[in-house]
Parts: sequence; C-alpha cells; structure tokens
Amino acid sequence: MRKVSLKDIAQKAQVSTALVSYVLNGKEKESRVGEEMAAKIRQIAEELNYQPNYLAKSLRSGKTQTIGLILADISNPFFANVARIVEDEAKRNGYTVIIGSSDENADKSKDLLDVLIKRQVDGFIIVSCEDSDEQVQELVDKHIPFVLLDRYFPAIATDFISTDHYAAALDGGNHLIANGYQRIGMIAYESAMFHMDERIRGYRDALTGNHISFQTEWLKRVQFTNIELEVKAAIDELISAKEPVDALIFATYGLAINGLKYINELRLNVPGDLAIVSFGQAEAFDLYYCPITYLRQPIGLLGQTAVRLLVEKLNEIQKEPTQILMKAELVARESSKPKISV
Amino acid sequence: MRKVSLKDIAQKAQVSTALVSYVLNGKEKESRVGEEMAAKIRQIAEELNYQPNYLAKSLRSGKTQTIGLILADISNPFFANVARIVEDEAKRNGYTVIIGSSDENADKSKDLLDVLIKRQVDGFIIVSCEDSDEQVQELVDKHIPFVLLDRYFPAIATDFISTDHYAAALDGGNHLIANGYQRIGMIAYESAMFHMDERIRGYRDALTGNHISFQTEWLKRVQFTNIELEVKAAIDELISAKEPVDALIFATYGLAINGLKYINELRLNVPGDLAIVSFGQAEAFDLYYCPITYLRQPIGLLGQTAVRLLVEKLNEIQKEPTQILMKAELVARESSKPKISV
DNA sequence: TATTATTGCTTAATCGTTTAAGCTTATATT
DNA sequence: AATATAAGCTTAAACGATTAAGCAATAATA
Repeated sequence: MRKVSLKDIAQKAQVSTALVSYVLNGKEKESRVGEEMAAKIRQIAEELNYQPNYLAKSLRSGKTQTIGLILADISNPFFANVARIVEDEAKRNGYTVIIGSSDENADKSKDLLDVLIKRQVDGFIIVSCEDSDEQVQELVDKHIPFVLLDRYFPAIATDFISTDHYAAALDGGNHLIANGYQRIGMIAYESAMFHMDERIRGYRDALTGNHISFQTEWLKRVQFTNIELEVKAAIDELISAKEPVDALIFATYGLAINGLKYINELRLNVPGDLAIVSFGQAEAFDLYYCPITYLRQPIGLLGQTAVRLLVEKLNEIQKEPTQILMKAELVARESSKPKISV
Repeated sequence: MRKVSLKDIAQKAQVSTALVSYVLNGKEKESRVGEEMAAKIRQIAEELNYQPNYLAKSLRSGKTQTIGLILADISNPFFANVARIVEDEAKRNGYTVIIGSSDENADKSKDLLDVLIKRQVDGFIIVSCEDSDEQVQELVDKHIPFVLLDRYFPAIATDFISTDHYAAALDGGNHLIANGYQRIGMIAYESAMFHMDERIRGYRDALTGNHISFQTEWLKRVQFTNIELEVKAAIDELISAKEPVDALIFATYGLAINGLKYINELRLNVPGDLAIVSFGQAEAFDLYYCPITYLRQPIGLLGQTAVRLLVEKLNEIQKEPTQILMKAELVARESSKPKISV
C-alpha cells in the first residue's frame, strides 16, 4: 500500500495535480479554483488521509523547516531541558528539531554537523565543545545560519546567547564571602573553553574584590574524561591543605554530582565542614540532605531566544550578529547558609 | 553562494550528471566508468566540497535513513539515556534519529507521529503513553514499521521490547520482605498503562506470596498532572494510617523524586522510619544521604535491541512480531537494608 | 457587436538525485 | 572482413511537490 500522493487525489478528482496543490495549500483564491472543485478535492484528500511529503516540498522550496540542535552532552539535565525548550519553541515557529549530542567531543560534533547539513537543516543551534572553533568558523564562512547557545568564542564574530558566566561565578563567590566563608575553593574542568575561563575569572575576582588573596591550590582543574577520580583527588587536596577550604564552588553540574557523592562518602558535613555553591541545576540538588545552593541559568529564556534569533536569521530579518548575555540567578539554599563562627 | 550539486560537478568535468552519480556512489565498476574520468570527478567533488542532498536522495529512493523516536518524557533521565543509546546505535546502523517527547500526552504524541510521517521517517521507536493505543493500532493498520519500547499494549500484536515490570516489582517487594519489612506501601500513577498495572501486580504478588495480606490503603495512585501535592498527601496517609507502612516502593523515578523531597522535609529517617525501593535510576539516588535501592532497567540493551529490531523490520528480515521482556536488576543500597528489630 | 476581463482549469519546468536503456566507438572473435 | 562484445559515455524518466505561464470558455464593458 503505497503512500497517498497529490497525483492520487488528482486522479480521483479528474483534475491536474496543480489544482490539488493550490487547494490544499489554501491558495484557491489567488489561483481562482472553483468552489465546488475545491470542496471535492478537500474531501478526497480527507478520505484518502493524505499526508504531504515534506521531502518533496523541501526539495522544491529549499527549506526543510528543520533546526539542528547540537548539544555538548545530552545526559546533563541542563542540556536535556534546553533540548525540551528548544523543541517546544521551534514547534511554535513551525520547525522540527533534530537533536545530536557531541558528548564534548569535537570530532563527533563535526560529524553531526556534516550529517545534518546533508539533511539540509535550515540552521543550527549549537552548544559548542572544546576545539570546535574551526567548525564554527567554517559555518560562518559557508554562510550557514546558526546561533551559539550558552558557550561562545570571543574571537569569532557570531550570534550567540549565553549565560554571563563571569557574573554568575562572581555572584556565587560574593555570596559565600558575604555569608562568612573565607577560604573558597573551586573545582573546574581543564578546558580551553571560554565559558570555563569566565567562571574561573569570576570566582577569582570575587576573592580579590573582597580582599582575599587567591591561593593557587584552591583552584583545581580536572579532566572531563577522568572526572570521578580526579574530583576525589581534588577534594582530598582541598580539605587537607594547610589552609583547607571552608567552601567550594563546583563549576559544573557534573563536577558537583561527583563531588557531592564523594563528600557524602567522606561523611563531611555540608555546610558545617564545607559550604557548597554549584553551577547547573537539577532535581538532584533538592534531594541532597542539605539542599544545594546553585546558580540557575535562565534555561527557558536562553532556549527561546536562541530559537527566535535563529528564526529571524533564517528570515533575514536581522543581519548584524546579535550577542546576548543573560544573568544567572543565585538560588540560595542551606548548603551556603551563613557560617556559624567557631 | 548556492550549494554544490551534482550538476556543478558534471559541468566542471564536462560530463553528464549520471556519470558523476555513478562515481560518487562507488558504482564505477558496474557502470564502466573510465579510471581517469572517475579520478577527475572525485577530485572535482573534493575541490568543491560536495555534500550530497539527502532530500533528493531520499525522495528518489523512498528511504530517509531516519528513525523517529517518541519518548514519553525526555526530562526523565531514564528516557534521556534511552535517547542517547538509541542515537548511538542508530548511527552505527546508518540512521539518524529525530527525537520527540510526548510529555505523557496522547495528543502531543499523535502530533509528533504525524509530523514525522510527513517527514518520511522510515520507522518509529515509541515509548507510548496513556490513551495512545489507537495511534499504535493505526500504525499497524498503515503498515508503518515501529517498535514499542518499555511499554506495550497486550491487546495489540506489535513488536516490543520491554522491561518485565511485573518481575521487577515482585523482586522489589520480595527484597523488602526478605529484609524484614512487613507493611509495604506503593505509590503509583493513576494510569491505564499496562506497565503500571504490571508493577502494581508484582508488588501485590510479592505481599501475598509471602503471606502478607495486601491492604487497600497501602496502595496510593496519584495523577501525573498534580504529582507534587498528591504524592505529599499519599505519604501523609501512608505514615499516619493505623497500620503505618515501614517501607515504600515508588513505581517511577518521578514519584520517587517528589516523594523523597517530601520525606526529607518531614525529617523522616530512611530506612529507619521508612525503607525505600524505587523504579528508575539516576544520579539523584546516589546523592541522597542514604543511597536509594532501585530497580535498574537494562537501558543499554533495551535501546540497542529496539534499534536492531526496527532495522531488521525495515530490511524485512523478520516478519513475525518479536516480543521481548527483559529483567530489571535490583540494586540494593542502604535505603532498604535489613530492618533492625525494635 | 467587438473587445477586454475574469474564471477555471492545464501544461510543463523545476528542485537534486538515481538508474534503466540507448548510443557510439573501439576491441575481440570468428 | 564481417560480426559480436565491451568500454565509456549520454539521455531521459522518475521520486512528489510547487508555481509561472498559457489556454478556453464565459462574463463584463464599451
């Protein structure tokens, strides 16, 4: 049982496919189709349960009404939620989304781009990963429309919509200091990504801005590929230093999950022994015996704006690169409550 | 700068597009293309950075090499991980995946199916939701290839690969009883879905199989749409009953998250006041002060097998519906450790 | 009444591929 | 030398839609 095409309807109605096309696309007025005929065609289409073939439509029109969404890591709930928002917003604008996860791997990211380009997506929304700057530059050179989401390359003039990672980290640091913590550590990824640098810069500026001199051994950088072991080692060092930290900022959700697990194992008391502030957000933070203070990135706005920007680009409404930074909100919970002086 | 097509290459090489097509598809032998010409064509394709248009290919071939994956809820980490597995496995088989989330809503599910059918996906992998049986039956009637994942309709003869929900719940119940718990409650969804019934049946059979008579007030069923409040109410009732429960099985991950949050608020001691076993799996369970015992569904196998089944169906290797049930593994943690007798 | 407009439809090209069938030459076989 | 085979290419139709252009028949206008 082959699929129903315009031709089938045309045959049954004894007319040309052109007429059917006009009617089913609501162009009966402009194209002066007779009322009875229009009704007849619509009825037959209904009867046969006609579903237009978007491949053919797209081939003809040069538009697929499809957006490629490249995520850095779909198993991260932040990105999973981004995906959801983007999907909904895209649908509202008449687009379908094809999601791919690069798993923080530039090669995989490149593969995804290629596959989706072959499938003629109209544009991309990209949460880029390390070493993907060349790919991004290539998209620029080829005039393929895209918007970077949450991570961007300051050296490349692109549209982007991102959290203000610097300000967020600054807020997190200031919050801890305001609540009486003085020796604040940070665990971040060993990564050349700009957003990671920004988070670190914010953290350091919070310290120096409050006349606390930054200690090199307070900042630990771990490899994404060996996160579990390295986070443990980092925490061990942080708490056993001669100036052990009394508070800790996790630069990402994944780091926090691993870190908190280990802190549990060590039977450390949060925030008594160690106050915590983390980037990212997830149900997991609520389940911790002591709810975790986190920097809430404006997922909804980020996702919606990304889609809006891209759609505008696709319609050529806007030409100049739009670059937007959004504030993260510090959600203060028990894990960073004011320090009880000893 | 228009995209490079076969025609462009053909023009530059002074040959017909047919020849170019043969060469770039590796059919130069069958089609007796001269060696030099083949080399020349390949070189030009390289130079122009030719990327074939899959729309045109698909239109011609009738195959898109695309799988539609309909999830019940992408914000559930179980399904997010399923998505990841399916994506990887599909890629390995030369397929791209388009993911959609029905958010447990039959109308949305129907919309997704329609959109993806219009986009000519070759087949579906579906985690179906309540009231979607008609849609599924329609797919059967229209001979659209699909595989149900983790949830199925016993009344419809389809391919499916699912967790054995009954056995899993039975295991969970037996485990609690073996560890000394006698008054075991369950919080489940108010849903007509078969897998939910199976989980409840397993729970009840665990009780009766161990000569514990099931109490109606031990089983609480809540609405998906009002989960937070209803879970609280359910827990209130369960612990304040005249025969209060000493253990609780959450029938899904979402229920567990909400329940555990509330149990935290109530300052109940797990497992002292209340032992816990939950379906689903997530990092969140590890972060709980008392790691949660859960029934681990074989995500990897489920996802991979689903893809394999579908691909076989698409290649018409198999005709008869394949129906597979897989065992969940009970991962025993502290939340259900042997009861300390009072 | 002759001309122009309008109405209601069809024709045919097009999007980028694939592929069966055909057409020249050159080479092999008798 | 006459014929068959093979090599190397081209032609053209097809996939399913869209849409500019064109053609008759009817209605409106002068």
